[in-house]
This record gives sequence, structure tokens and C-alpha cells, in this order.
Amino acid sequence: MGRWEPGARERLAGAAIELYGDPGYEQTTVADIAARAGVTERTFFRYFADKREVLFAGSDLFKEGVLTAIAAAPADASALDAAAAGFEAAAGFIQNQPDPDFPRRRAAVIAANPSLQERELLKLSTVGSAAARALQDRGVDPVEASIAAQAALAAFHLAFERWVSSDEPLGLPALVRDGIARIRALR
Amino acid sequence: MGRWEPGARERLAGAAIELYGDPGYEQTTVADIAARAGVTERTFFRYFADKREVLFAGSDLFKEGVLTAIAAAPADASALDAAAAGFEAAAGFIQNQPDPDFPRRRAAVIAANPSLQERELLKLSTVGSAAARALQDRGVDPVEASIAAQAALAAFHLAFERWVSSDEPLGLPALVRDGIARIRALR
DNA sequence: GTCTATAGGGCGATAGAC
DNA sequence: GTCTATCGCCCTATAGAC
Repeated sequence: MGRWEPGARERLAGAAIELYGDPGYEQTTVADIAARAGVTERTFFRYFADKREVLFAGSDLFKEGVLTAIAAAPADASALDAAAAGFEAAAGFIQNQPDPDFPRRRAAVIAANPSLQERELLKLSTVGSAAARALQDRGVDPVEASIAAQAALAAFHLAFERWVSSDEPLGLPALVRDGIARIRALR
Repeated sequence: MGRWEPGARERLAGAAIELYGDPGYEQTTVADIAARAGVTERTFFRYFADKREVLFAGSDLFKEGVLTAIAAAPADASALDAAAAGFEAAAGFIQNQPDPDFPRRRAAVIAANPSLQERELLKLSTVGSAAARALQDRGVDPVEASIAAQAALAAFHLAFERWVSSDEPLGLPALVRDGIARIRALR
């Protein structure tokens, strides 16, 4: 056993979610989070670039899930089909996490804080751009790739909001599919 | 002549754009901006909530332009048509500003700074949500309204990127129309 | 780990317009 | 006198530098 307990990153992320929920994001200082995790403030900034980033630790996995599924889509799938497959796959990951109400608690914290919404939108936008590039790698025209990726992203985002904010009977992947169908139904 | 010159807000916004371009957003302190505008740091924060917000002074006008045009769309227009009309109208405003290369200078500053991109995405997202509500006011189903608004917003965003970043011969409203057409063409 | 600059909020004082 | 814009000086927390 070393001088410090392992898993500082996980303890910091856990402490942050709890404190951001109560007493709240703005009421919580980085020092509070560090203290609860049993490390110093400096250690927090070693793991996370800023106070917001601690809520987005899983976002790389999400992005990779989207990109992998896009690359794995059938070669004859349309741009929108491939993009949809990407976000549906990632929706499955989110839904099947060990702690089933973690995404909802996290979403509630973000919904209550504009500065966290900003970060979330930037992360999603990054995923959208990466998805567009993945579609281009499949031979899709650049402008069509961007439009298809953004449309699928919008469907995902709306699906996620429906999923967390209500007693929707549908699962997240099904809600994503519904969003895609509604894009196709636009006239 | 009073103790202070009028138009502090405009001077602050002008000074900020210049300094954010050179020496750069991160290299510029609020004190620098205030000094150039001939006021104190404290006055800057009276006009703008934070260092980023000074770049988004016109965003309310943009939003109002979108909403007004949506409300003015023909009663029999589809949800996507009405949303498209909103963003096309706002695109016209942007293109026909007094200083023709202001939008490009501003876009260059934002493109160089992730924290400004975050704010831009939040502003756009707010416009998207407001547009969805405006569509609902026209009798559109809530989910369809969100999807149509997000799709039109995505078309606008892509159009704007094409417009600023290249030697596109098309004007901004035409690029928005092209984006909408490409959404309709998705299969 | 320590030190420091900057963001950004609180609050009372002040100078002008009316 | 009131109202409003600005200022000055206080403070803490973030986040980067050393």
C-alpha cells in the first residue's frame, strides 16, 4: 500500500457529482471536492483541466462509441443511416451503465448550470464534427457528411432530453431511432 | 461635457474585438479592454456578465430576427419551411451589416478560442430552443418543432461556416437554403 | 507543493443629469 | 432633492506559472 490511496481520479469525479448536486455547482469550490476526495486542490487540476471538465470524464468513450459504430455500418448504408447507427450504439452504452440513474443525476446538474451546458454543447459539437469526418472516411461528400452528422446529433440530443426528463416508456436507443425517423419525415 | 463620455458599452465592445484579435483573447485582460475604452474594469462588468459575453452583444437581435420571421411565415408552411424562413431572414441581417467583414473577424476570434466556442454554441442553442417554441406557437407538435428547429439551426451553422471560411460565391441566405435542401435530400 | 495573476462579485462613495 | 452611471476598494476562487 502506497503513500496515497489509488483511484484519486474516480474519487474526485464522485465527490464532484455529489457536491454539484448539493449544495450546487456554484456553491462548491474545487477545494471542497479535493477535501472530500482526500487530495489537495492541486491534484484536482492535475486530473481535470478545470472545474467543469470533471463532469465529462466519460465523453471520450462516448465519442469512440459513435465513431466505431459509424465505421462498422454496412458499406451501402446512407450517410444518415451510418450516423444514426453511431448515435444509437452510443445511446445503448449510456443506457446500460452500471449505475442506472447516474446519467439522470448528471443531466440534472448540467441543466441547472449554464456554464456546464456550454461545456456539454462543446463536447457534443466535437462528437458531431468527428462523426462528420468518419462519414467522409466512408466516402460521403463533406457537406452531406456534416449535415447528416448534425442531424443525427440533434436527434440524439432531443432523444436524451426526452429520456431523462420524463417518464418515457421508450429506451434511449429507440428514442434516437424515433428522432431520426422524424428527420426523414420533415417536409 | 460630462464626467464620462457616452457610449461606454459600444467602446468596450469595439476595444474587445480589436484586442481579442491582437494580441488575442487569452492575452487580453478585462483591464486592458477597460483602459482602451476609457473606463474602469468595474464598468466592464456592469455592461457584460463576463469576459466572453462582450462578443455576443448582437445575439438578441439575431434571435429576434429568427423568431419574427418564423411568426411571419405563411400559415400553411411546413415546420421546416417556417424554421428555414427564420434562419434565412437572420442570415440576411448578418450579411447586410454596415461593416461587411465584422462577422468574419468575429468568427476568426471565436474559432481560435474553445471557451468562446462554448459560449457561441450556448447562444445558438438558445436560439434553437426559442425557434422550437415559436413553431409550437404555430401549432406544430412539440417534438416535431424541436427537430425542425434543430435541423434548421444545423443548416444555418454549416452555412455560416462555409460563408466565413472560404471563397464561397454564394451569399449566406443562399447557403442556408442549400443546407435546408440537403436536409430534405437525406435518405 | 507554493505563489500569483485574473475573473468576477459586493458594496458604498461620488459625479453628473434632471 | 432623485436617479443613474461610474469608480474604488474590498474580497474569494480559479487556474496557470514556477
